[in-house]
Amino acid sequence: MKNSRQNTAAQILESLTNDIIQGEYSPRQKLHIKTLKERYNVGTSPLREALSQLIAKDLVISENQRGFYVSDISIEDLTDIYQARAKIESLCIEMAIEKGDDFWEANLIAASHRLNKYSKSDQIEMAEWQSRHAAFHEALVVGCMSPRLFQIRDSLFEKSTRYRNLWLQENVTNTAALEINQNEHAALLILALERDKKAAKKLIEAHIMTPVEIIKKSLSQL
Amino acid sequence: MKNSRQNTAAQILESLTNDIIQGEYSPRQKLHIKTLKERYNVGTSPLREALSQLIAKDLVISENQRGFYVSDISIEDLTDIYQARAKIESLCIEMAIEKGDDFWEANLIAASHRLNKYSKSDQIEMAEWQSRHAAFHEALVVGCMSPRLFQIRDSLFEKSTRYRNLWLQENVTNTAALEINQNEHAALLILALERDKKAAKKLIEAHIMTPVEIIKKSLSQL
DNA sequence: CTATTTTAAAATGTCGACATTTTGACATTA
DNA sequence: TAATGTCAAAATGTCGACATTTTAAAATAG
Repeated sequence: MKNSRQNTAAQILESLTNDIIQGEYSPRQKLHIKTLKERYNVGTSPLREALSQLIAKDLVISENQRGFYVSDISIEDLTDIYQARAKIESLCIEMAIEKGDDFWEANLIAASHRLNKYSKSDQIEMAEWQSRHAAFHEALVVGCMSPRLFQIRDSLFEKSTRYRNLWLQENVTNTAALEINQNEHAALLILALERDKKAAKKLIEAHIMTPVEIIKKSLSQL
Repeated sequence: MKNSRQNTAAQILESLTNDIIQGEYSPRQKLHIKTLKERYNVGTSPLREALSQLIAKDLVISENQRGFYVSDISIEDLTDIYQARAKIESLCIEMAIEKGDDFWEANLIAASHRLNKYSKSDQIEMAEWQSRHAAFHEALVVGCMSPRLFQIRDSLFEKSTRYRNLWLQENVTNTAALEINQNEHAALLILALERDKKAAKKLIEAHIMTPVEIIKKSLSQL
């Protein structure tokens, strides 16, 4: 049992990606080849291949002959990423409202229901809630039918998650905020079904930008 | 003189990227490690690192233990890429019109003038024209001030260039088409200066989508 | 003659070694 | 004391060798 259908490079890529996004490594931290080799129990080649892909994903930077570093963070970058995310999501929803059919509507209603029910349940596990939350937003945009836009959306989401995780450590479930959040989701559903592009766009952009100010404050204290 | 300030992997990445975009390798073509090593005169590691980055850029795909292949093309992908490009460019211009200042306007006018003059000159070199053309469109979007959106824009442009090059081989300078093109550029400039977001968005989307139908035909003949 | 199995050749992915470059401590000099 | 120069230790980037897997051709069986 040497390879579980995935090569070493791909495994390391997954681990490293997670570890960076989860904040296991700090921004600007040096990634020593030797240390990583020991930590993940791999040789040079697959490790460097994984790092190469992380460079392309902007999670790692490298200076020639001076090694690899975790990408730096900044308030400007945080703002830019969330702003771009908001605009892309808005764009996807606009196109989805134009193109979405009955099945899109049905799936959207179903996803909304699953999120709704869970949000009102007694004991909320964060992982499950996030899963249903993500599923709702995906059901919303999936109607736009553009693989490339989804890819862009995912990659921006990944980047924003890194910032969010730096903040989440001190952010426990805030029921008041969750309530507002939930109302916005309900409103989004209605606007989508009413095919009100303009209002839906405005709302989703605000919805995504909500955490920015809070993360900003949290970040400027580092 | 071993390294001209760039490591081997980065050099190969550049060469390979160009060769794929320029159509040196065909879609779906297998990239044999051994052949590439000989062709670019490099060892295994830097080559695989370059290939890893190309995977992240969607120009290459790999199947575990079965090697690397140039990404496939398809009419659906062509349409999706251009559609996404049109929407992103439109988004950037919208934001630029909202945020652009006097300097943005001035640079835009200058870039327009450079393109205009060259388009009317007697002898047109394609490389120079493309450079000025790209500069004009960049001057237009640069006002949106979002590094991430630029990055997305560039990456989509790179992908679309690959499709365009597959078509360009049989496409010589068509003066009639160039004239229409030039009129659209003039109109774009005016709409931008008048801050007419709606009209500018509509026009740029059509402008970008123009070549799609032609490339489609050319592609379906393969 | 077709389908399956065997087997050899080719290709991939991983490793450890090595040459080159960078780093940082120590010594030298003004 | 600050600035510069020297040198050893550490780290990076590259290479070629090797083990494993895939491929495809030949051999065997039905």
